[in-house]
Amino acid sequence: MRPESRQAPGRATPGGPLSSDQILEVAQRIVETEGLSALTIRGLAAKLGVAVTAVYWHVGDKHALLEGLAARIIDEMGEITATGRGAQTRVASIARILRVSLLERPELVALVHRQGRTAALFQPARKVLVAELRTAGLGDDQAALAAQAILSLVVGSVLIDRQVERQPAQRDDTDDLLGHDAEVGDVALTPVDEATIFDYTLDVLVKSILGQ
Amino acid sequence: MRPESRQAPGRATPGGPLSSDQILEVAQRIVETEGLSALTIRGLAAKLGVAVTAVYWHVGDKHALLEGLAARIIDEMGEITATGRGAQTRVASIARILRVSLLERPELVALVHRQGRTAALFQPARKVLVAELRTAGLGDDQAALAAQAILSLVVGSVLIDRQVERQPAQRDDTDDLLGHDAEVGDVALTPVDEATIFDYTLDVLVKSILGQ
DNA sequence: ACCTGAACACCGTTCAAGT
DNA sequence: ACCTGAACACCGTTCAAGT
Repeated sequence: MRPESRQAPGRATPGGPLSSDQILEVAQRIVETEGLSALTIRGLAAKLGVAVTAVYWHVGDKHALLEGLAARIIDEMGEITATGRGAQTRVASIARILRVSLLERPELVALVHRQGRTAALFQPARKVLVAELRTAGLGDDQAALAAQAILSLVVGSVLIDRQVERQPAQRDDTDDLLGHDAEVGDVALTPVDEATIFDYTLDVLVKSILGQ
Repeated sequence: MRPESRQAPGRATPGGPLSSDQILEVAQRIVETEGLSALTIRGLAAKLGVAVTAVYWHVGDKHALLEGLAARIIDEMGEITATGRGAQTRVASIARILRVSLLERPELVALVHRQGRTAALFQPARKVLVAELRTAGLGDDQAALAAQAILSLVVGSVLIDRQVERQPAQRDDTDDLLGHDAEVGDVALTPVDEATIFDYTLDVLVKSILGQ
């Protein structure tokens, strides 16, 4: 238990002093690995091998830490490129890629959302979406409106999807989904797959937007 | 500062012993008034004029408290009735009423969502939605699919709407919305109103569902 | 400029008691 | 059955210092 080694175990670059980038990096890893609730300044400082107050010096208080993390995550999510040929396919591909990339990082998306930065998180996708829609012949206002409609569909789908994951057996009330008597053996009660719903709705929406 | 009055100030019914209903009621008022982060077991006990451990005896730990609150809120939100005439109007009215009622209780919706009970919160709306769609002539599977599509649209719209409220001036990056040069004086950057987007998308979706 | 140590006010939770 | 008091381990945050 003697402090025989002066080098702290968690420090990334042992040479220079601590940087806010290092701190945010370790903080993000904590959120990804152990969840948002596991991110405490004290635990973060411990993992960095540093006193709590060092974190305060570099990134400020916990609110500032979360803001910095959100900005970092938004930056990392980066650009989205459409795939396929034809307006319908390309526009839908953007929405689908965005949805999958959000579903892959549930904890980070939750953090960004809690910080009220969801709009900023979607900004890159919105840009390519609008560009694609304008190429398809839509005017500026129509393109902006349609892009936002598609994005809100993605948001809804992602958030509902996570709900299903987190609460797998939510069958406390006996109301059935369709309003008529369910068979006794019918345990599943036609739980429509969220990806199917998303594809269906997206298809309908995009077709209508492109006037087909 | 003497304990001259034996009656605790926050107790609803001074007569009998404490009930979990009373506790949940006060807890809900705290969330509505001061926000979810202001809900602490210690503060709750203080407001009830009772020792912390009394809360534990009735409702269990904090997780159980939040579960109980979520169940209570879901129960309160209750039934939704369609208005107007014609399938298109009636189906859309359900979605619109649901959206408004969710937007009126942002803190409670956030709590339910954090507890992973969003699906249960939407169950009453889903039932009337499916009933209306079946009246309009849709089959069971189609009705379930369409209802879920409409609900995910509501979810997305509500969550984005709250984002805009909470983060009013989010203009740190200079990227414009449409992908071309923005005028210098153009501060607004065509921020499409979320209610407009919702109405537009809902209209498109419902029309497509009803096959018009 | 960068970091430590100690302290403060607050949490959730539990245990042993009381009536 | 219902409630209290005291204690524990954990938070975020700040202040006065150190180099």
